[in-house]
Amino acid sequence: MSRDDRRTQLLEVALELFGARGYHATSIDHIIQKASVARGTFYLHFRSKQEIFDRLLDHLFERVTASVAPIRIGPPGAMAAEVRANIEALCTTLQENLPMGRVLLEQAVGLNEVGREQLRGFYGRVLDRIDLAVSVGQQLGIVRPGEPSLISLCLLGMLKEALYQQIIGTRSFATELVVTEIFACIQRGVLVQVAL
Amino acid sequence: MSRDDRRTQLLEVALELFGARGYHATSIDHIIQKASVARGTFYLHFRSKQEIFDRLLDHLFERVTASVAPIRIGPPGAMAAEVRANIEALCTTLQENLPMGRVLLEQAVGLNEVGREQLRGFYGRVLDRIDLAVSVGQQLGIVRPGEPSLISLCLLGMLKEALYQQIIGTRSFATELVVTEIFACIQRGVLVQVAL
Amino acid sequence: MSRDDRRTQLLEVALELFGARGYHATSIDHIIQKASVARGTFYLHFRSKQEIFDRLLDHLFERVTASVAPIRIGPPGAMAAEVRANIEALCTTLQENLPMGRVLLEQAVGLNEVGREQLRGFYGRVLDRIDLAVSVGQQLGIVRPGEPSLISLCLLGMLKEALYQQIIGTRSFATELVVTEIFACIQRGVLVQVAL
Amino acid sequence: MSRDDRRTQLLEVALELFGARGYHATSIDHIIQKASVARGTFYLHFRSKQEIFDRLLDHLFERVTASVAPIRIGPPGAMAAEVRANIEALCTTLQENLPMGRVLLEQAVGLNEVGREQLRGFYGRVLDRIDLAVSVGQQLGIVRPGEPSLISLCLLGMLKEALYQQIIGTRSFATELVVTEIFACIQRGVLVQVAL
DNA sequence: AATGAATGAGGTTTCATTCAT
DNA sequence: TATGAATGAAACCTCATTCAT
Repeated sequence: MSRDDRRTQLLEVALELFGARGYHATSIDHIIQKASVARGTFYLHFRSKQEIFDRLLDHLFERVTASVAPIRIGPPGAMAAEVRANIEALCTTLQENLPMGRVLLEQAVGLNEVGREQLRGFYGRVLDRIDLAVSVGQQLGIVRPGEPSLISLCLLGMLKEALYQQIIGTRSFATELVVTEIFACIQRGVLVQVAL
Repeated sequence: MSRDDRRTQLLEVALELFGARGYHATSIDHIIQKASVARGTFYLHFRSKQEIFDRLLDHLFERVTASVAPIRIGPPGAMAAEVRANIEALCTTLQENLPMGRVLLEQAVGLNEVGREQLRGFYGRVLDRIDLAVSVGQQLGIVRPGEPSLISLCLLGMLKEALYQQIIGTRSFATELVVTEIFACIQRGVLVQVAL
Repeated sequence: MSRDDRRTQLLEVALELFGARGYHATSIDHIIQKASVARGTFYLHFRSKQEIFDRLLDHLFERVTASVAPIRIGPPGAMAAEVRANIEALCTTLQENLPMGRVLLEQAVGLNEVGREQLRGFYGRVLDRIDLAVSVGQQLGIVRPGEPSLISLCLLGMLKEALYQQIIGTRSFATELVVTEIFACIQRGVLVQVAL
Repeated sequence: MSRDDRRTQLLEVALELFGARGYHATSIDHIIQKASVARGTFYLHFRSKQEIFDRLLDHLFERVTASVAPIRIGPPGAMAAEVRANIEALCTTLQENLPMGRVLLEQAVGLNEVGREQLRGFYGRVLDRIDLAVSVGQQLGIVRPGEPSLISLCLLGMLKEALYQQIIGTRSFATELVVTEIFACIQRGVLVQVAL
């Protein structure tokens, strides 16, 4: 087995285990047994348990990032459709790969040693990207006025929460419905438009 | 020291430590040293590390729950104001007590053994409550139509994300501003109201 | 068993094992098995294997230092006798406690991580002390002229080598004879006094 | 690269590493990386880590042995000069090749598994040789009476200690001075010649 | 109600050596 | 002659929990 194949195999095994049992409850022993390799082989590819988790996050971040496309400037309707498409892509990606969702939305949170910096960095970049989209949207008159960073936060929050609750099993809905409702919140908010 | 005082002291110490270092990185040793108590004493009050974390979550959940008031039926403007007041209360509560925020929004996530059931239960109740408010709001014509559970999710998500990002330090804003923007998202969403 | 007793017991066991098998060939496992304690108990008293070795050296250094008495100023004959007494004391101490000799003269040498600094410090102090004695001796006209540090080195060297060779078993002599010969070298050197 | 060249290269690399880091702290990995050789290649030339150290000691022993010349019988002054020349040669050899000094005087000591037998053998041979010289010297009336083995020990001890302390850095002197003082100790001992 | 010495399962990591290519 | 992925025994250390005092 080539070096790269083995490394990939270990990452896959780790994803499944971290997703199913969590970071701390997964031991190197679990990983190597599931991968049917010797203890030393693991350390041939990763310096530590922390490192394989790090590299796994890198990998998952890339996949998530790749699943969304930048919004291209065009008529408002088309742009809204692209936003909606991105939401749908994210939901689909994470729901089709449950371990990935669990690791990103559950396991990577609350890890002081490993994930904190990574997550901060990841969300920092994600938010920057949404920020930019929001700002541009405001200039184009598509997005309502307001502090772009906080609007981004709200967008991200709705999405993450919907996915998270599905993952931990509190609520469960068809992806189509989830996307529709999130998009409705984005378009119209929650309250009926009355004069307050 | 009375039994209750000691117990309370241990819970306080645990809150600080779990908030600062996280669940796994906090050991019984840390707790008893910070509380200046012998090892055995800890186990007179809590059966295990898991249990003190459980009891701590119970406690924090109560405090959070207590900080929000049920929306009373009345004129739309008044109800919206009450919603806003609740959002503000939550933001203030969690930001004034950082360890509490960290434990609830960061440390309690990702704990398969301990927290998952608890969290599921907590969010289940929270969402039920919001659900109900949303449904009632829809009947009163205050909340726009749509699946109440998913609307609740979006509301919860915006709030949690705003608090979470503040806690992990990605973004930082004045509470007032955060509340205003979240409320704006609730009222009007993100996009400008144009015919799509 | 009291804390101190246990600690002392562990140090004694460690001395025997380090003396018999050497530092690297002795594992924590050996120590705890010989002491009939659990793994955790060891770490209750010493942070690491390195530390118990460190503390052991401290201890042995003290015992060695205690076995020699400072030379008191007096008539040359009396002072020479005191020198001889010190040599005898050292030989006796180390030969009666073979593990101690082995640890100090064999195991502590060649340990980069642990013993290097300790040994340097120990021999530094020993040499300083001999240096002083030599210098004073020179002023009193008892010791022949010459660089005191190097004379000290020669004295120390003769002693250490004699003990070391006995320990590794190359040569074996009665203590009395060893002391006599070393003292003879100190008094008269090796060559017959002829004009060169 | 020819078999012999590779072998020599590995021995050279090993000398540097063992000298700098010590036997245990040097891993096969260090050696092969420094030699830019694959893991398997190492084992084509040496059966084990122990063996390369063994062969290295053989090699160094030879070089040290080669640096001293047997004392030829002649007038006392000439013989003393030859003794002095040997001391100087040894000091020079070991000080010009620090790794060699470290391995022989530091790393080879305290190794139960590998070096003890080797060292015992080496010092046995060295002492036998000095023994002989001392005995002959006594018959010729050049060396003072006394147990030859112990006199040899003292001679060896002075020399080793002087070199060892230089190596571990406790003391540092010019070679010339070291040789002079050691020789002075050999000629006249340490104490002034008074009737005791 | 309090103490703190003792436990030992469980985890991570290292590294000399092998062997198929 | 050379390679380097794979091995796995063996070492170190941690920490939640127990229990006699």
